[in-house]
Amino acid sequence: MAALRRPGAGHVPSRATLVQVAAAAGVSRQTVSNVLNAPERVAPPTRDRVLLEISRLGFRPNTAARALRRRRAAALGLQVGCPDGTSLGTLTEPFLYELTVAARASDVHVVTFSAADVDDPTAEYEHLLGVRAVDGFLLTDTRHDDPRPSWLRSHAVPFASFGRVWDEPEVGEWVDVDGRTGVAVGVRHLVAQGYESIGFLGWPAGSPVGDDRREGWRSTCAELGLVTDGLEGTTTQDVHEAAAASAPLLDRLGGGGALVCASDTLALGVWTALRDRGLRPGADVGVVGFDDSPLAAAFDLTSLRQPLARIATTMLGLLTREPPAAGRRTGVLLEPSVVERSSSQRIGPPPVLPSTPGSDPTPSAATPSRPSRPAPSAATPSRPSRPASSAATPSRPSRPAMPAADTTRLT
Amino acid sequence: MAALRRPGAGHVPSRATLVQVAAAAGVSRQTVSNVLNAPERVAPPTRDRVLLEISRLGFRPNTAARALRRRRAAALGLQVGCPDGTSLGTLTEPFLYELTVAARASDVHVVTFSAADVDDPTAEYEHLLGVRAVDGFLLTDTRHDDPRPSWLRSHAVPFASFGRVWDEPEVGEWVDVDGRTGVAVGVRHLVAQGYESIGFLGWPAGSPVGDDRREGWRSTCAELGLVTDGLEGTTTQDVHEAAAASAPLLDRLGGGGALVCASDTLALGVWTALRDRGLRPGADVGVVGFDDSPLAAAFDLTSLRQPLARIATTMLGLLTREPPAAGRRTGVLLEPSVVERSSSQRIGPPPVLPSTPGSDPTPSAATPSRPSRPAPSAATPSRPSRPASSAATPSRPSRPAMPAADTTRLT
DNA sequence: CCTCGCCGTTTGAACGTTCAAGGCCAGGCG
DNA sequence: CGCCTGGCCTTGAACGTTCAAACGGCGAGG
Repeated sequence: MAALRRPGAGHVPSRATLVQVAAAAGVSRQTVSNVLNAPERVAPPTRDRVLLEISRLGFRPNTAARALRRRRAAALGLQVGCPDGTSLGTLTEPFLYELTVAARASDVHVVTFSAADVDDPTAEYEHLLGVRAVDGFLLTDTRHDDPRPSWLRSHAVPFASFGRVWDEPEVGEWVDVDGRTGVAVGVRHLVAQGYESIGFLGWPAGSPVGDDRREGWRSTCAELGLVTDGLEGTTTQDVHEAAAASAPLLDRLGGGGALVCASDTLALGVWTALRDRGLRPGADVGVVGFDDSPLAAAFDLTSLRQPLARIATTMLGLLTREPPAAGRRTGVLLEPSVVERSSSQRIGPPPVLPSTPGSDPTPSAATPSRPSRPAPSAATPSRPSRPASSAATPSRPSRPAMPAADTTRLT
Repeated sequence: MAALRRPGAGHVPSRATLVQVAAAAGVSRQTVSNVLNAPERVAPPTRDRVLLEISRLGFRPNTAARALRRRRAAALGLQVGCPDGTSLGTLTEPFLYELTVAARASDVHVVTFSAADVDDPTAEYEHLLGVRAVDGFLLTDTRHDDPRPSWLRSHAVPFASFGRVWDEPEVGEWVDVDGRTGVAVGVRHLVAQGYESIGFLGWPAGSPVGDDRREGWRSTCAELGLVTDGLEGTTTQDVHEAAAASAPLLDRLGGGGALVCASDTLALGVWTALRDRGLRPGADVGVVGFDDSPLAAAFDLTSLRQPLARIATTMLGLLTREPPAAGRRTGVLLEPSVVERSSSQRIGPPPVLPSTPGSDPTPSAATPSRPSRPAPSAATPSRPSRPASSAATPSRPSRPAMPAADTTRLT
């Protein structure tokens, strides 16, 4: 294996070391170190002198030296999966972005890796720990009987999970979205928009995520006095299957009805089914997806947004703070919010209901799109399938990229 | 900023250091080091003895110590972008996977990061280099007037780019797909399937990627004696816009025609336009996309697959081998291959043409799905919107997840 | 017989930082 | 006056590896 080329010498910052800064400032190594790591221990005049030299010399602490001495890599591992084709409405890309932002704030690096050996899902975890390349892990896609959480726990390795650790949900450090509340929000949103009956398209019973979301629909309908009988459909995470499964529901709902779906992929299936019938999503039948994946935006589907930025910062918080002494903390549940798009806009004035606080007066489709991060202009766009020069690609007019408050429209 | 928690002591491997292994094997430090880094220098009996102790003690070289002494982090930076909603048919997720696989083989880690400051796109690059956390970078989404390649070059920082370095394509280390050849392959595929006239839906002139792909269509049609007049459409990277832009093309093509698109997103636009007209993609009008993104698989769209695995390994090869002494090498162009799905299957026996080598006898849709990596069973699936328990989610019957040779069906 | 060169191995030092301990000085208190 | 305390700073050592140079032994060549 050829050695990785080294960067050319001298051009990049960090030519100076602690010792050189110390000499320039007329203090010892350790004082410079303290200025960076424990400034309160250094007298202000000294501190200022050192800081001046640090910036003058362009000093940057060496990651490797620091990791060696501190016995801490300041890095977290994140497994990226082999995309198996079902990764359509997936959030991994935006979530990864939020993780890097949160990691930066915690002075931690994110190291991505993939499973080297299919039969031994923890092998690569062990490898990264063995060579001390990471201090812990960020988990996603936790499943029932997932071997990773128990393996990590038994080896006393810190981790935080996006998604409940299903086998022991009461223990461990996880963050997840409240699917039940999320769907409840979606149902109330649709009712507020004037849809008369609300159905649900989800996955077969038995999956904790799916059952949770379905329950949100059922209980909210019960609270609002809406019928649920015959308005529930079940399908797999596939656009075509979802379209087929939605047919009987659409027959029963008729115009003025709406469907909440367990995912954006399913909602897209409903969308295609509606188009095949010559019906307009929104105007004729309401559709609400779940996740607010890029898919939802592309098809103008109202969706329940996962608060990815908060999820990411919470996960890093779990890893950077000392764990509670005894009685380990349980996981954290965050609430999704509705992202309104045209698929939940009935034409004509919707009846004013108490559930929606002062809504946006934009006529056809109001889109509170991602409010959190810096402007998208410097973003890394889709790469190959994108005209390089048309930087100012005019967005579809119906989706003005306007900011909006990240309000969770709850109940 | 709270310190990152350290993993619990003693449970994870790598309890042993070089010195301990050396003592156990009765040799010196350096000999153990040589066994790992220059085995040919060590006498076979000694080598075996050392290797035995290494495995017996579970020794793993410490990444930080190695990086400090070697003055090389053995890590590469990869920027992940702020998803701006247009990242629909994007390849970043599968590409990232392939990168991690290739990086593992090169004993390099991939560190992901995002732009901290919108106005200074190279700031985070400088930071990572300054603290010596990476040795170089993997670039994607290179644009015209991209400040990164020139900045990196001027600082003598190694990098490899997925996508041409447009400002100086003759210089530098990039890997890209040959859009022109790719589209040519797509056109020939459609002709072989029996479609009589072939149109093209692309982006406005001026983008190098788009112009390249359009030229592939135009030149191939010329070679095959097909008309192109009036069969070319132009639109932005948006499903709805693409659907609208395809309308006049579909009018002119009629049944038995086909469209090659500059991206899967555009192909999806055509797909929706066809459905709105009550036409069947494939049976009535052929559609071929570009990229073979998850989108294409989900909608059963034939697409031109980017050879992501080869792209990734090539990029790492560019970074791990010593650069050529003088007259720097130019970039590397790789050829896409057709992934056949139902959107290019005419009903009825297609005329047997010489261009398609022995094709798959599967009736409705043959999908040589990702052949490269380990089976998808251990993959990290879509996370939130996926029933956790239905691990064996039955794939749509028309897309059996069967392996197939990665044959590039060229010409 | 001595020297040279080579092979396999060892030794000293260094990479750049932080831990742990210690030193110095001023001020407060007995 | 002497002792103790606390604030500020320095010193020695260590983290675990690899570089660079030196070492001893052995066979070949002069």
